[in-house]
Amino acid sequence: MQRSTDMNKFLSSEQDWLPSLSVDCVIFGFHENELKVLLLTFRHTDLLALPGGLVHRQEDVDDAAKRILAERTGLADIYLEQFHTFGQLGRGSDQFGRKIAKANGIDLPPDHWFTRRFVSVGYYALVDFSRVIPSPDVFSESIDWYDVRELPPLVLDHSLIVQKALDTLRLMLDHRLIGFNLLPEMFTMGELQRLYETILGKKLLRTNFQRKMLSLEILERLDKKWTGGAHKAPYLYRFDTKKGEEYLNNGDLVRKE
Amino acid sequence: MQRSTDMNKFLSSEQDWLPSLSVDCVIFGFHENELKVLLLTFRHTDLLALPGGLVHRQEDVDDAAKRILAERTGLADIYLEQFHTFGQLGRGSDQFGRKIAKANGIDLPPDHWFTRRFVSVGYYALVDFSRVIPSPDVFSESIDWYDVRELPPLVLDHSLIVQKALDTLRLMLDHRLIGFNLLPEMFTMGELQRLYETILGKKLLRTNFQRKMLSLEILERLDKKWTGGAHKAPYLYRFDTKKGEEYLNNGDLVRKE
DNA sequence: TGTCTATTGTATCAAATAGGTACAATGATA
DNA sequence: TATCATTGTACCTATTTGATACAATAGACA
Repeated sequence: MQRSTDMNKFLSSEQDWLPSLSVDCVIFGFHENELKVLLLTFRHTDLLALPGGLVHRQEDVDDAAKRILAERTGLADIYLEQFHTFGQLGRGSDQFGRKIAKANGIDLPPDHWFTRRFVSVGYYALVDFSRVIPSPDVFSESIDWYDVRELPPLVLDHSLIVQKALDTLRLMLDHRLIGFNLLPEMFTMGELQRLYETILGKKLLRTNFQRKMLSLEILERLDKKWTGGAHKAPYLYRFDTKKGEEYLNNGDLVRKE
Repeated sequence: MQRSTDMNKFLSSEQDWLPSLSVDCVIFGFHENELKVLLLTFRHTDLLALPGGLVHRQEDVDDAAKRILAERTGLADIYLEQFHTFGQLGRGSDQFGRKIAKANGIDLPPDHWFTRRFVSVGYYALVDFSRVIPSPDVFSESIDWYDVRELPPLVLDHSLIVQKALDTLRLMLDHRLIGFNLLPEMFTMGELQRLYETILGKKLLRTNFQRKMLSLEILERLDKKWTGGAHKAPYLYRFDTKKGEEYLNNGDLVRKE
């Protein structure tokens, strides 16, 4: 069977990878007013995990994350940022690699490299939900979006990883103006507000939110209007990357003196 | 010679350590209105580097950082935080390990483990300058404080690591109320302000700084006064850890809903 | 002892920002 | 054409921040 061949090939590829190190990606998407993350289900189990992978011996860790992201989403040029490295002893204690292999009928020998300890570098990615085409990896039979607010239990310390990614996303939302990466190129102020409310987990006052966003002067108002419901048509906006960067540079960060 | 014995012992200790992974510590101190970092000088070279080390196979990465910190400063219970992991290919390209060994008369065989690629987890530490007793490691002949504003060139990507640590420190200074870790237990408002000004790299208005700090209600004003120059004696303050935590929890971080 | 000086603690302005309410405009629907 | 939900903006108020003023005080010095 092709799957099993791929898996065996991977399990005997120790020499390809940097030992001890892995990468895990928390891929955030926004859909129907829910903040979602992409999760894999390991084949022949009901175990859920973050998309992850290893680092080639001659590859930047950042590039490994990009590669993994591209493989799982079909997208290049995604907003991606490292947020924390998870190096606790307990995190892979129960021979996790062996369990996954076993579920696929493969008995790994004692001390097989894949059963050893891994320290994992966590990245979070912000993607336009509608552009993602999720595809599973060698170990997984499916990959799907899950609402961040009601995540089922995940393998290893992956729940902790998601939580830390979310904490970082909240902290950086305004500080780096990254929310727009979760929306399509054009969006209404209402859509942007619902995104903010979902991420921050609290309601915002519409009028003040609008004033604040416009005062930043980072949005390009498109003359076109929306065609939809029985009410006044909102403007469409586009995030102006150039103005956004200017704002961040002028802002509060003092670099050189 | 004892040194050479220690070094050889280390160089043949591959089995003790998690492969591919190292830890680097940016240890900040505050002295004479300068923000300083601890740097090592490698023996028989003029190469400067951050204190660092490897991770035992059965050791949390955080614990490894604590251990390294304790060895270099003589202090336990230091404010320590991971801030970034450095995984660029170029960062150890020029066989750095071989160069260091060579300077001490040791020729490492080709592909010796110590010459291979390492990905490094960066931590920054905030210490009370006056309590630190710096002590060099096996590879270094001295360890000293250097003003962050005028750092000499460092080995590998260590300059970048310091810069990123400093960026993180600035960003987190108010957000996590961590500045106090750089001061002795008791301090005047003036000392605190000079610390802030040094870290942020800009002047602050004295009266507003004082109002702001007092309004946080995280400082305990000690009835004692200072005895020094020809002017009104300032109060001494102590950071109230308990109130500090309350403030951070109530503040703006929304955890659970 | 009394005056001088540098610094500290606090009060008090004004300006900018954030929270909240009011209301006209408008695009479908009936 | 009237209705309705939603949008864009104006405006008022409360809070925070920026800037100035000034009294209090601990030594230095005459």
